[in-house]
Amino acid sequence: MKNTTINHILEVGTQLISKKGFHNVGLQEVLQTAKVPKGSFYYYFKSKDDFGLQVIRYYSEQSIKIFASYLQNQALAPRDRILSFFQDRIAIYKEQEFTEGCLLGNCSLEMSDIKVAFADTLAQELDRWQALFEACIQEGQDSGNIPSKKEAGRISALLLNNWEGALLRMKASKDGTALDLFLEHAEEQLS
Amino acid sequence: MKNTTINHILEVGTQLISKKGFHNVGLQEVLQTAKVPKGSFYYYFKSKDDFGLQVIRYYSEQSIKIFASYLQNQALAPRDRILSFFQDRIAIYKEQEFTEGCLLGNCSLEMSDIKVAFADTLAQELDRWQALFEACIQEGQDSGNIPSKKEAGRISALLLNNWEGALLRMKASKDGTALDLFLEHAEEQLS
DNA sequence: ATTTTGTATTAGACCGGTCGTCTACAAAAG
DNA sequence: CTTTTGTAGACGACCGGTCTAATACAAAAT
Repeated sequence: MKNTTINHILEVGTQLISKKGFHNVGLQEVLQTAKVPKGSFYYYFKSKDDFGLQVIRYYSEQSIKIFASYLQNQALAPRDRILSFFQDRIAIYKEQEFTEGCLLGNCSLEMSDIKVAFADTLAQELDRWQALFEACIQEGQDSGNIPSKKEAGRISALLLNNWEGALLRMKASKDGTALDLFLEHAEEQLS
Repeated sequence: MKNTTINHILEVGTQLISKKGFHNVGLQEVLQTAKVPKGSFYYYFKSKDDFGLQVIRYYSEQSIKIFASYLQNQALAPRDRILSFFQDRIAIYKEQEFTEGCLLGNCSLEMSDIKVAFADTLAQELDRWQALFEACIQEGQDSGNIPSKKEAGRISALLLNNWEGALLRMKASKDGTALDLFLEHAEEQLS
């Protein structure tokens, strides 16, 4: 049962940290929304940092499943897989009134300079994300579906970084213009 | 003397919050590095939030001076003003080993969902930044120095958002590839 | 059926730090 | 001399992450 409890705590932690950030969420809040007694925390995790790192990996893993469901969907052309992914994300952000954004992005700015372990895992997970996009772009270039001659690795890095930038601007301005602009620009980059 | 003390506190606050984030910096740390007693702090600021908002405005103001020194420099063509600005920023980030990034970007992700007052001022200051770039781009388009037919407002938004995204990736990966990629891409956007 | 053993789980205390208030005092201005 | 402006830091109430000692409980042994 230990593992299911851990996963439940991680799920709750993901939600809370997405909304409020790592430093702004206390163990108390995590544990009582997860309905786990306070004393148990250090039975499941060796520290709050350990917990945070596991939340990051957990969130990344969940996200990768979503990415794959789009980017490896053989029913669509590679270019459309990517664009429909972003279109759907944008719709979600509009529904939730431009909150949360990306936990990896949020933690990248909040934690990378403070704890190397965070920078390391964040960089690693972002690289995994980028690789998924890169493979899809490469596939599109090979088949002629994506005409751009720029290296797939660079296009994928630009897409990911620009997307994080758009989410940042979205969170501050609480509107969708940055997202719409990103999408329009992404369409050009994949042409 | 009121103004010099306030500015000193804001300067120290800017430094600390740039490096560690808002929630990860306590009043105690601010006060003892600024060598100002607590009693003075609450004489000048009505709360930590008030302090944070003023730090954001202070940082933005300082940044705008730097922007203007590049973007309104009549000795260079508009396109070169923009590119040299980013080139110089990149050099600085490489020197300081890819830390800190942009206080406005950092606070945008950390604070926007938690306190509306932060989202408001952050959005406002980011808009001011964008307007400076927009004016320079417009000037370049009018003179033919920047051939792109895309609206200056959109180009400037893309540049700013993509720049913040590049800084985010830089902080996590602790290397300059995201910055170099951004610059290369910016050169294309201004062609 | 009862006791023993060993592990899974939790209660609760700990200490340090959080922000903010308040009172006393010094310095400067009028 | 009085009032304003700013300094000084103790204090309170609370919350942070952490840890140890105690419990709950299941399986094994008697």
